[in-house]
Amino acid sequence: MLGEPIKDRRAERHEATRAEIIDAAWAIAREVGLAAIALREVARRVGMQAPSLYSYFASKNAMYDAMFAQAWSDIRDKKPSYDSLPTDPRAAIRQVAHYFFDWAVADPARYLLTSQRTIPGFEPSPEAYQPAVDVVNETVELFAHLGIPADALDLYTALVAGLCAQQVANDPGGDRWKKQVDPAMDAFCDYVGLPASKPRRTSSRGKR
Amino acid sequence: MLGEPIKDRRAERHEATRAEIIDAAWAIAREVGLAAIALREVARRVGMQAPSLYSYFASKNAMYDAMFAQAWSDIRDKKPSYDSLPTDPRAAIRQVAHYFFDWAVADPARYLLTSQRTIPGFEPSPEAYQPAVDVVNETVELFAHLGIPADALDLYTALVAGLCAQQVANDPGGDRWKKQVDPAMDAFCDYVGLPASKPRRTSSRGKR
DNA sequence: GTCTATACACCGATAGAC
DNA sequence: GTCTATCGGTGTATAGAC
Repeated sequence: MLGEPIKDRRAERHEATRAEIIDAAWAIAREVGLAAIALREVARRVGMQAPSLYSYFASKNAMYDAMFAQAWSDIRDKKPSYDSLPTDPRAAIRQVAHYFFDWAVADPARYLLTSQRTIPGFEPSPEAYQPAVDVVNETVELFAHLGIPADALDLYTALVAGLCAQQVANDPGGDRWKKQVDPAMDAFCDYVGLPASKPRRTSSRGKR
Repeated sequence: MLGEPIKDRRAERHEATRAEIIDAAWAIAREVGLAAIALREVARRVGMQAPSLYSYFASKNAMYDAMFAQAWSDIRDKKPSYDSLPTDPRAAIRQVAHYFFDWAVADPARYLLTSQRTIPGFEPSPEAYQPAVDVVNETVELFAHLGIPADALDLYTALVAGLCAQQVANDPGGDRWKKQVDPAMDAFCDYVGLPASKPRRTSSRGKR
């Protein structure tokens, strides 16, 4: 008996092609908009005919689903860990907020897919949604570390989401709402009762 | 000389038909999603053939443009005026925020069109954008009345936008972020230095 | 001016040959 | 797994009836 091969080369190849397709789809989304992705163009860029894509994705929405999962996995795996953050809670929350903000604003199409329900008929599957849940759960853990009440989570996500939404929609390419990230986080920290940073002149900035 | 008729019945009729078309388009958007509006279906509902719509709108995006303008005009004309608001600034800002929030959440398709850049290739024209500018300007005036610094506007809009975005995207039909409207406004008022409401126990909640 | 009829190029998706 | 052929749909242009 030979047993099963350790590596399934066929499956590996399949997965690699899926990734290649997704990359092409993202590139198109950045150029013409998330909702304007044409499967024929995706296929063309990876050297296929359009129907061949259906060997890799059951539908266009299934492709969006994979893109959704990939984007959230990306931010989950790349975002700063608690260990790498400043010890001052206010500085830490600022840094995390800036990380999310910059990530979202850097790719408006990705922001629309991950954070808005903009594609008619597309709803992320539970599996695709899991990385997003992970991100939320890890944010809850971070709050615990920083001494922020867990029930302040929804207010925090609304704050970050709103800054990103306004920047992308009303000042694309600018920094009008990026400048509001620090004030927003300061207001948030005040509200949840975080002690003020040590008065080091650089920690709390500006107003009060 | 007879002069010109006081009313141009033809133009009136034209305008009425345009409004009828827009209403049909909104109805479809609510049923199937903003980006899934099909001109043939719009035409069917108003008793036309699809190409006839081009007598009223130069393109589908021109229809979106008119819808954009109509939605912002609607909120501009319906939102509570300063005179009708509670005299307590904190209660007033809460009420205004709730008004916007409820308006946005009541119609997610409308929210997407007015507050997100979600339709590829659609950018509101300056004329269509004007009512949105009006709303912002009137909010600035309100801030002046309430004693809120004008440069807090961007933080305020981000706050409201974020609450709406999270509610629509992550808890449609629920009230998870509606419950955060009051906390968010309290945090905002604290941050901009608004004096606390009179400790009347009822002053910040209820109709003052 | 308003509308119909027709046509075109494109879309997502499917069937079936190889 | 990939192809060709094709289906019913889309936005939109245009010619012409009334």
